Amino acid sequence: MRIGELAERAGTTTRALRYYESRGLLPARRGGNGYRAYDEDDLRLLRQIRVLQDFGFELEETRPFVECLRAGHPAGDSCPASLEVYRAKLAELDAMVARLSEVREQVAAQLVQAEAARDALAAVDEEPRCELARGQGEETR
Amino acid sequence: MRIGELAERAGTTTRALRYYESRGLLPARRGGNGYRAYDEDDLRLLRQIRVLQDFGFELEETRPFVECLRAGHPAGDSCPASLEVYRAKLAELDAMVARLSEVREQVAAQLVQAEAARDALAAVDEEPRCELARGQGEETR
DNA sequence: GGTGGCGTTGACGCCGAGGTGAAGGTCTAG
DNA sequence: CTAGACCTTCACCTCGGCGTCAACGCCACC
Repeated sequence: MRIGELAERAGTTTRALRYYESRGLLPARRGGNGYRAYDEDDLRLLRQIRVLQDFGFELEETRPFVECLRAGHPAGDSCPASLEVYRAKLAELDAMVARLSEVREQVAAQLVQAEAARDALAAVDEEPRCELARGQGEETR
Repeated sequence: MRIGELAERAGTTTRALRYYESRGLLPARRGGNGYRAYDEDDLRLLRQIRVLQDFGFELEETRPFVECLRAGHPAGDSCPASLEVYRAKLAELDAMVARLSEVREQVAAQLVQAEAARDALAAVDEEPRCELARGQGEETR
């Protein structure tokens, strides 16, 4: 299998495959013409990389999984090093969710406050029809 | 006030200030010697930028707030454009939290499954002491 | 008048995961 | 024989928000 076919079957691009190779993640044998030659095992490794990438793992974080597969294990996450990456990623995801949630609440609070301030100003502009409020309304200008 | 003092008072760097100016976000007047000259209003603008940056807003997203302040409004979020940015950011944050939470659950599930598979293999390796289990244990190899 | 500490512009570096394009080699079908 | 579909390497571009020089100007103090 050549690079174009592998890329298509894994739903990625030839450029990505060459990049993975440059990172030492997915080395390729070469045919007599210099073309890269891949087999079904390479497809499995590549699919493992893609799944983790879709999860947001960095390329380096997929390395233990790839090496685990290459060592002959049935799954990329059969090795302790892969489990450690899972655990680290879980902690990282939890931290990110916590941080983003906190920011979300602060932004929401800012929005509520800013809208209240806007409405208060609008009320002051429209209020002066009322005889009692007029005096105070003018004073706040 | 010169650039170094402003940077220090806002807890940032001179490099950041020159960058903001290059983006047209925080233009500076110049003294006779070519030095940038800032006043207290600039400090307010800068603080607004910093707060939003700490929230994870992109520089471009802080622009409406800065222009709002420069237009003389009491707060950076007194203008409709700023409120729109708040709302867009809230939606963005919600989407990110949702996506990350989903990924978190998938990774957690993968971890649980991988640990179970590992434990199952370990059990097979240690089990054969039991007479009844030995026959089955050997077969699974 | 020299030294140190500010300021100035400009240009390149960084991070990750490739995209894009040039210039060329190879293979295959018509 | 030639078109075009594939492959090769090399090298620069992208995005955001600056960091880090380099080489120079300006100003105060001793």
